Amino acid sequence: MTPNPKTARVTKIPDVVVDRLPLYARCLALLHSRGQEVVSSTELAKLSRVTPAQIRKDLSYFGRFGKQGRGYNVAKLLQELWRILGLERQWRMALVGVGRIGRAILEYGGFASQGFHIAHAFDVDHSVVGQELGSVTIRHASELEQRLLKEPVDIGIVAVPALEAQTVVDILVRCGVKSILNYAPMCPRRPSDVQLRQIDPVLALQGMTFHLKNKKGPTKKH
Amino acid sequence: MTPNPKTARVTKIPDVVVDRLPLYARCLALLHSRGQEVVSSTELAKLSRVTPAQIRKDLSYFGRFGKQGRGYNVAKLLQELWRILGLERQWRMALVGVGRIGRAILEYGGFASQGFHIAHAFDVDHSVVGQELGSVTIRHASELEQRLLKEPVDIGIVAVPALEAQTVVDILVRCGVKSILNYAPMCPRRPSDVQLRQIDPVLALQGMTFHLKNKKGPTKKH
DNA sequence: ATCTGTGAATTGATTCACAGCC
DNA sequence: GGCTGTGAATCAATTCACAGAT
Repeated sequence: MTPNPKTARVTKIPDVVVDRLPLYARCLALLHSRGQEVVSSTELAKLSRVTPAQIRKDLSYFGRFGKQGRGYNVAKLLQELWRILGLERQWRMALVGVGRIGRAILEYGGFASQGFHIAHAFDVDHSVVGQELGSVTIRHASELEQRLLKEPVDIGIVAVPALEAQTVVDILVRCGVKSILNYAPMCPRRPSDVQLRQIDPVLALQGMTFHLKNKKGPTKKH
Repeated sequence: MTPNPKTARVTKIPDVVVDRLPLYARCLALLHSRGQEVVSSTELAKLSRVTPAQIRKDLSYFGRFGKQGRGYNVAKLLQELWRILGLERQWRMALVGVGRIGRAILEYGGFASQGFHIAHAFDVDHSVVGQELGSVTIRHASELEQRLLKEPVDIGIVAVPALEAQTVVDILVRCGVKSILNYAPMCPRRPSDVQLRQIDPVLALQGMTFHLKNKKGPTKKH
């Protein structure tokens, strides 16, 4: 747990920095698709809504990618970020829960196109088991553990009701999954070496109403 | 912009504090449904995965809700949080984009049950316009502005492709919408008084692969 | 004995500001 | 003249630690 100087090259990169890199990568991809070759931190700041100084400092954790007086080469920086984030390879995922959300995920092309491949899908509902959706055949949830041990994945997607989510997370963890994307409206227990990201639109809405509630709301008389 | 002592009762509550309140509320609701009457910051901490000191400090921005030596009355604190967050009333929302994600949102009961009512839904695709889904009839996107001016909403949900999202946000802003939940994978420009929350699973995944990439991944041979 | 509420201390993140390079 | 990379300075968030209440 103590930082090993042999391994820890740059002391330890704050999570909040890592979490901004994908955003930069997305902005760079946009610029790249437009054929732009060079970008300054100021310009990237306008696109990403992060300050120029923040961008430069974030990048400086990983190396020196820019040219003074000029800026960053778009293609080069994009590739570096992909390398840093581990986006050059494909990642295998298992989806658990094929209800409304799970189905939207399976049919959504946006994961696969970014290198996130859904390798398995599971549900408890026998009426959907056997169906082929997106790239996979839905299997019964009872096969989850066995199947993942034989054909492991890197990432688990949890899209089951809140009450079942903890059970699912426990199984995923037992199968060696180290990253979980959770759509269930609850915060599951897990070992500290397991990454977890929450997709929780209701919490997001509830955070916004606080700011809304004292305004002379747009809800005029109808 | 300078804090007006008449208005600003407590100087200004950090966003990061406000954003934790919904989580506390959810945990309290769970305890309440189990019939628990009193909870300590330590116990709430275990449920919410926030430290006890943090919880106490967060709550102290808004008042003194606990009893020393005893803890917090679950029902009372829950009600206070609802009041603070503005969750005692219903909120009206408009959904723009009824593709895969939009459809999942419309059919999802989780918004309505928390007081977030979808009052309108819009899409450009004539083949879905006129369909009745969830609680509403889908209308053509060209009617968006006119309709929102007549029957305003508090919150806009953007579930259109990235390229159209900015246009939609601009319209919503013109119609007086002050809070936007954005599912499009891009960060739209908007005035600073407009709240925006991003639902972006791909960014979440990309943030996790950074931590994954150096592990001897669970993806064993073949 | 237990647990809140809160200033003070600490830790962490962001911004500043400028030397150095193109 | 313009822009990066970065230590130093500032600002913000979290944790500590304890007085005071039950």
